[in-house]
Parts: sequence; C-alpha cells; structure tokens
Amino acid sequence: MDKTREITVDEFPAFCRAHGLKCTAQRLAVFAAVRMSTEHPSVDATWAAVRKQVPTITRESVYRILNEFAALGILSRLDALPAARYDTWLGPHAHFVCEKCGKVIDYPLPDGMALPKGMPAERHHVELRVSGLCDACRGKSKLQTNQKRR
Amino acid sequence: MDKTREITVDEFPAFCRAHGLKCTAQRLAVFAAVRMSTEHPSVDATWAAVRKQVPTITRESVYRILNEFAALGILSRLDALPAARYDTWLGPHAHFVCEKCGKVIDYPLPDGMALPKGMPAERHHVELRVSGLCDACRGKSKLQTNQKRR
DNA sequence: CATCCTTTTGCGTTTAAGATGCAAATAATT
DNA sequence: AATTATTTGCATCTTAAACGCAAAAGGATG
Repeated sequence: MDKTREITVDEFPAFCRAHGLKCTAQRLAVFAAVRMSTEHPSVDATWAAVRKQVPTITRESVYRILNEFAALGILSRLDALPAARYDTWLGPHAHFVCEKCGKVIDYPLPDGMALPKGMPAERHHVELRVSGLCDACRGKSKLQTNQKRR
Repeated sequence: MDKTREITVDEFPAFCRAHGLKCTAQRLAVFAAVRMSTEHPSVDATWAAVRKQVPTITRESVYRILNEFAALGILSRLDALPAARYDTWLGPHAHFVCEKCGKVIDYPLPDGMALPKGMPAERHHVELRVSGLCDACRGKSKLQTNQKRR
C-alpha cells in the first residue's frame, strides 16, 4: 500500500477501525474539513469549518485530533507562524508560503529531485518551502510599500 | 554582490551604516551570536548567549532585532514549533529537523536542483525541510517506544 | 567636546497558540 | 440494553510573540 496516497472521506471509518480509533463525529468532520480544503487550514480555520457540522466541538478537540492525525500519518503538519497548518497531500511536494498573508500554494516537486547526501533515511515528511509574496499581495500597492523589498 | 553570501561580524558595522541602522551593542551581539552559532538558535537561545555580552538586553529587543535582520535579509527565519529559529546561511539549503528534540542540521542542496514550474520568481528563501528523528533521538530506546513509528 | 535630534531600548502589558488534567459523555462490543 | 474503554468538553495553564510608550543612547553637527 502506498503510504503517500490520500485516503478519501469514505475510507475514513475503515482507517479508524484499522488503528483502533473510535469513528466519532468530531474525527470524521475534522478529517473531511482538511481533506476537502485546498487552503492548508490552520487549527482555527479547521475549527470554523467543522463547527458548521458539529456545533459543540471545541477548539481543544480540533487541536488534539489534528495532531493525532499528523502522528498517524494521514495528514501532514506545516509548521508556520503564527500558526501551524495542515494538509492531506502526503507525497513530497513544494509549498509556496506568502510572507504577507500566509497563503500556501502547493506545487509538485520536479521529477528526479534527490535528497542531499547524508540525510537520515527514515524520513517522515519532505517539504520544499519557498517564501515570498503571493500574486495577490504583490499586486496590492499598499502592502508593497509596507513590505520591505530587496 | 552575492546576496546569499554571509557577512562576517567585522562587516556588520558597515552593513548597519549602509542600511541607516545604528550599530548598537545589542544589534552587534545578536548578529554575532547567530553568526557564530551552528545551532540555528531560537529567540531564547540567542537571548541567553547575548546576555553574556550585554547583560541588560531584554528578550523583546532580541525579538525585534532578529525579525528586523530577517526582514533585511542578513539572516533567515525558520518557522518551527514551538519557536522560530534563525540562521545566517542564506543560500538554498536543506534542513533536517528532529521531531523529538528539535535539533536542526544543515545540508547543502544537490547540484542542479530545480524549483517546480510556476513558482513565483522573486523568492526570498528556499528551504528543503525533512523531518524525522535525529541520530541521538533514534538511539534512545526510551524515546523510540514513545515515538509512534510507521 | 557639548548639543540636538532621531532611533532604539527596556519595561509593562497584551494577544494568541498550544498543551494539559479531569469529569462527563459517547462509541464499540457483548 | 448494559458495560467499558475511549474521547470529548471545560477550565486552566504555559509560553511565544507583539505592541505602546517613556527613557536612554547613537550619531551628526556646530
């Protein structure tokens, strides 16, 4: 089985059973929210989406569930400031991170991109991160003047 | 001039003059601390080192100075949890980040590694991040059992 | 070298992310 | 339907990071 393949929402209950997890409404809704989003949502963004389905869920549960999922490997965690973001694309890929608005855009890695020699073999997550200004932020003159340019 | 070249501590006063910054003892000590370290220090680690030279400096000043330096481009900021880390190696390179102890190890990028097509051109920082367990943490059996393995 | 002016620092305070402990609630199994 | 281990919600705590402002210090000028 390909560990980098994203599982679908339909497959989620079986995933829970296979890992001895209860398939709660909270877990399902959190997984579906991240799986369906293309925005690499933060905890709070995920919480906002999940509350529409499960109004009683707390932010703390979203934290716990997202980190649990990251530890189990069905989603990846992108350490970013001010807040970590989550993603279900598990294969090696590149992230463009806008320094102004925080937007994250995915790119596939070039074919045949090799890791540097000497890197530990049992890697969990490969991430090429490029930061700068996204098109929207670059277009805004007001933001441009605030942003230090080189 | 190569913008990815690290400036030396000796060159720092000239750098300040060129950018209209006052060359204060605080700025010099913060720069020297990160420049001399191979540990990718966090704000607090930098603060601890700088206090030996400038005992009165506050953590807030270290925050401000490090972020100012990152904005000016003489050091790079590595967004990591629980705290951001700073580095003076400005050229493209890879970071191995230990998921257990947070240790960061630098690797040069393989020759000819191309960026994915469509990435914004005016990039500020290219980072290949690989996470997993460092040798020290992998060697500790106690940690190994705590760590979920896949 | 003394003065002036701008920048920077230190201090107090604030916001927000993330984690934790425990009792109540709930899913899975019999 | 009852049982049991897991999970959630709630309250609380810790720490990273940022901000506003008055005091202090750097750097230029006469």
